[in-house]
Amino acid sequence: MSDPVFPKRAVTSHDVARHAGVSRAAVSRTFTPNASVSEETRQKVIKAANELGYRVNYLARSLINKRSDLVGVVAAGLDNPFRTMQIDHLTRGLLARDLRPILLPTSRSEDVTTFIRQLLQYSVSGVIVTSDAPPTELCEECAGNGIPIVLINKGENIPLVDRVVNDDEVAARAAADYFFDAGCRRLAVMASPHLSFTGRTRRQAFVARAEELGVALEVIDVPINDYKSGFEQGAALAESAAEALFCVNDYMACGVIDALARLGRDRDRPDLRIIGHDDIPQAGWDAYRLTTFAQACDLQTEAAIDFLESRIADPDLPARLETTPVRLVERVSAA
Amino acid sequence: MSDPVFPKRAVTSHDVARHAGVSRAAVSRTFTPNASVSEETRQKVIKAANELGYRVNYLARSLINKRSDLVGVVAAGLDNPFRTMQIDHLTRGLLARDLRPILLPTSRSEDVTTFIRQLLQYSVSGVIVTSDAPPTELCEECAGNGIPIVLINKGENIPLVDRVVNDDEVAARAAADYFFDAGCRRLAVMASPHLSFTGRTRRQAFVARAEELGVALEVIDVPINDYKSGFEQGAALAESAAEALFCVNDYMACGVIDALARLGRDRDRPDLRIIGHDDIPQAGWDAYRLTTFAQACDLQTEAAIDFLESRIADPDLPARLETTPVRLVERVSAA
DNA sequence: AATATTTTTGTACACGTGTACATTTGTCAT
DNA sequence: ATGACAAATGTACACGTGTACAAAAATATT
Repeated sequence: MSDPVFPKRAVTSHDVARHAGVSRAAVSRTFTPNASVSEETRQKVIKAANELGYRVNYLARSLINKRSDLVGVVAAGLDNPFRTMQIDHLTRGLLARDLRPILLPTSRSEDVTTFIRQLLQYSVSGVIVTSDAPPTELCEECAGNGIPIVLINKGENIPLVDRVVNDDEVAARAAADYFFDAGCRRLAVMASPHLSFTGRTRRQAFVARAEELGVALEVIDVPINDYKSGFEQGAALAESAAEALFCVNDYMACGVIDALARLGRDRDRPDLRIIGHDDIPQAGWDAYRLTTFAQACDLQTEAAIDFLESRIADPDLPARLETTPVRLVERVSAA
Repeated sequence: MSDPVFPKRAVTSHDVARHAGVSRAAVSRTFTPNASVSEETRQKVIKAANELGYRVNYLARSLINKRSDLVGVVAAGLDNPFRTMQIDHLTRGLLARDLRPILLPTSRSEDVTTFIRQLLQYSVSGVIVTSDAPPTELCEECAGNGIPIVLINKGENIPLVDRVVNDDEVAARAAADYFFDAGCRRLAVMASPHLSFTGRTRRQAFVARAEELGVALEVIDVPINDYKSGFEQGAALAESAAEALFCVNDYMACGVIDALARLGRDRDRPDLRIIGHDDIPQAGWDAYRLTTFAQACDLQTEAAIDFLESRIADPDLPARLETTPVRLVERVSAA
């Protein structure tokens, strides 16, 4: 009660200006890249700023610049470990470029619309979507407000919207070829016919390649490409004549492997060859040792952010598409 | 080129006011809870707002209110699946209360300081930390700026900083008792002596309880509580005389189980009883079927956000501590 | 030395909003 | 009808910053 509690007012550029004996504009210019300040005053300002503990108020700055350095990251459920890898890469990449990720996990599809609308109110510098693609109309709304959207691993081709997609076709065809070269003539593929764009693409490409190769093919539908589905359908698969299985993601493949092991199959010497996709951490765990295709998360992130930044500079750019390569990681599940 | 491109200026409250034939203040009041507007004008404003596609500019609002509804979520590496669960709960919980999470994954410890400093510049409504606890001095800096900090599963007791911690002691002691009741008299515990506060707490509590019970105890140090460490140390453990092992987290326990399986142990009928902690999704996967303690992520989230909101209302509240209960999930690894 | 040119500085306005204050309108008891 | 009071509205300022413009200072050119 003895010490007078000053109102905890944040220190502003005005305070710094007065303390340094310069105009407020000089302070602003000191903290604005490419602004015209003499080295002398810059030093005076920096000194004063440090003494007072001044830091630029991003909100006020953003209000002027019409853009905060916030970037919305809209992602579907984090239960699939691959999503986690993606988000880890994305957020780190954004932060490395002085952008701050607002994470928006979505369950229902309508969430996406609601969330993106809210992001607009923050004048976000961009939005990266890895869950259900937002409706076209919404993308146009963003474009209208000059806010770049990048879709990762989505199908829709929308005028002002850039996309980064994994090379699913190459992966799926390579999987079929891998099995064929190993002598397999009865293949199987497991995937949900709905949902995930990448899942459908991989499935279709695998089916197409199998037909080209003229081999027998069994298509196993699942409601969702997750562990549970893999585990449930994996058991049924034991009675099948298939010699090799392509799972459209590792998450599901782990379920299949567990189901087969439960039926007495040897994890070390699989009699059903399995290839997955994504190279999630668990694929490398000893219980699975899953042969799989790794996505180039780092390249995807880089491309996505490049798209954002270039479109900030020129919002009317035509829609661009970057396809990132896959890399086969051979372990024992397909040997 | 024919259609005149208007400057893409966002529609402001001023536009709405003019279009509705009211003052700008009326518009502001319409979108501000608990403000005094007649139902008649409110309807007029809402109608005009919809027609023009008006949305409140959060940045400008935050500039006045001195707080955005952004909340920093500082988290360590996402490789441990439990972290993912936490973040999933936290972000969803925040969004449900109309707060937006800025996700800040940290590797090095100095990151934490840098990131939180940057958050201050956004006038965040609060910060939730689940990685390395930020230095005391930094917390005071936040408190000085009136920004609440909540630490989840951290040890430090800092004046104006609230904490939510899992009941690690109860869990660890229960694990020891569980083994004892099953007839085990030679126990082991695996944990990093440094790093994670929760890991150290669980380790210490388990050691203490084992001594109380008067049983033999082997303490296995690892550099990090991760899968790799578990896998490496798990092999050495096969030669030990221990009948039961408490791993301070599931992530590491999965590694141990895989190591033992690699040595020929049966996953279905383990000769070494194992209990983990966290109940990550993989603990339920058929390869592991790990008996473990589930943390109450939902309660932790709820408590953390409650702490934030109450401290926003009164920043000078004394530091509070909420301990959340654990729940034993019995599977086969400890049978 | 005088002039032209560049660089630096300060002033003043703008960004879009919330709200204190004074004013007007409406309500109700007298 | 009048006054007392509550509710609604409008005006004007504040939040903290970037930058156009003009003025001043420094530098280069003749």
